[in-house]
Amino acid sequence: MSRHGRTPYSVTSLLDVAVEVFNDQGYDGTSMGDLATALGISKSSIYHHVDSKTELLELALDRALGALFAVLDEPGATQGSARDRLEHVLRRSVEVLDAELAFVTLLLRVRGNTEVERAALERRRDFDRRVAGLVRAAVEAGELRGDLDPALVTRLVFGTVNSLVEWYRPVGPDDLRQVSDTLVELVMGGLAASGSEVRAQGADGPGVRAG
Amino acid sequence: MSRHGRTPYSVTSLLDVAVEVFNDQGYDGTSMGDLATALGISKSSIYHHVDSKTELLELALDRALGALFAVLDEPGATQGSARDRLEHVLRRSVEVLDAELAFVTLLLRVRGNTEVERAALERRRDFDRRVAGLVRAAVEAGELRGDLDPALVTRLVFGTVNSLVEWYRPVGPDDLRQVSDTLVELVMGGLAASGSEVRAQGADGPGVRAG
DNA sequence: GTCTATAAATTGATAGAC
DNA sequence: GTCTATCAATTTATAGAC
Repeated sequence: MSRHGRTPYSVTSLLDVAVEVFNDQGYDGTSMGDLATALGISKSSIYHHVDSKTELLELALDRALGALFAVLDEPGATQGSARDRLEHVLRRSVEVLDAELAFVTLLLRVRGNTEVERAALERRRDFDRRVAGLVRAAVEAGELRGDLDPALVTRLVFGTVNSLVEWYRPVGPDDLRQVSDTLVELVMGGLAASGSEVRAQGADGPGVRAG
Repeated sequence: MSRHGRTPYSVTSLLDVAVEVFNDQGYDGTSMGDLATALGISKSSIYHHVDSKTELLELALDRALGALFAVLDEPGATQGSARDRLEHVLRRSVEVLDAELAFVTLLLRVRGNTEVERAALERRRDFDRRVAGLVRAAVEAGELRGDLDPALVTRLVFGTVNSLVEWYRPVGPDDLRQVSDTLVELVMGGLAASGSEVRAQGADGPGVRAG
């Protein structure tokens, strides 16, 4: 404890608080004054730890991106059948989202308004491209159905994963497992009762541009 | 044309431009000056059409919510089997998202920071509850598999739908159809090649709290 | 590592002319 | 319906003491 009666902040512990506030109020909706209040220190004290509000964002986004990319280099993502590798990345992405929920939430809300945000968006696109490659490989290996466009399927599936940040708040030790199991079941097996056919027509067609 | 050389704005046409800018830069990240620049008029001219920046947000959110709730009252959502009603709501939600993309995008990014935003979030929760009721009814009728939690499935499926706003930008007339077909196929039938089993374990367990 | 005080710029909104 | 000019409040960031 310092003589001010509280454990002094490190960049890391300060960032934990800041990211929570950013997620609550939005990055743009959060002033340095808001952060100071949440931290219980003065505005100018924040500048002892970081140079700017932007640097806080950059540190937070780096942490989220680092955790996500690490998944792609795990043995489970580089060895085995394409389908098993895809399922590994799916499941581990949900786990990273659970372990770094606030940081990933912030990452997924970035809009590309500043240079830092654009750099983060570009790294996210890299991640998506690598996952799309896995889906394509699994389709080509006959391990996933071949009548759906791999790029579109990748977007939809990771849209499902990413949407977790909008509501997932783990309370019990089994919550993560229930969510990742249900998500994998849904993505792989679908929702229809076994025996009932799916009536939608084939979905091959022209590509759809992602903005 | 007015004597200033441009068709004068109505509240509606002004709102169209404003919502685009809000989505580009974020609502909080957009100043009235930014809007004035995008509109090609002065800041104070905006105040001739609306009383405040907040009113612009409120009008936009009302439009998105109105379009979504209208789907729930369509014949296809109130008649027929629970599964058909669910599929109707799914497909039509994607169509509303396509038709009102900018407005729905703005709605889905609302964080609940102000009274207007909190009211919009509450109406969104109403929508989710009504859809969850459809899923539950379909499960109870044996029209959807019964081993997945209906509330969790609803969140995941509408997470998939809502994630479309992050990348869906229709260019051709068939884009909407490809996306809604693929989405329904994926949700109902899953990704696994027919004949290959899904290996994830059962997903029943304790509930997960939504924040 | 934290503080008070303050600078310089930007913000949402208003007044009043045309 | 739009403009210029302006206000009061807030914003990010800095200076300098302890």
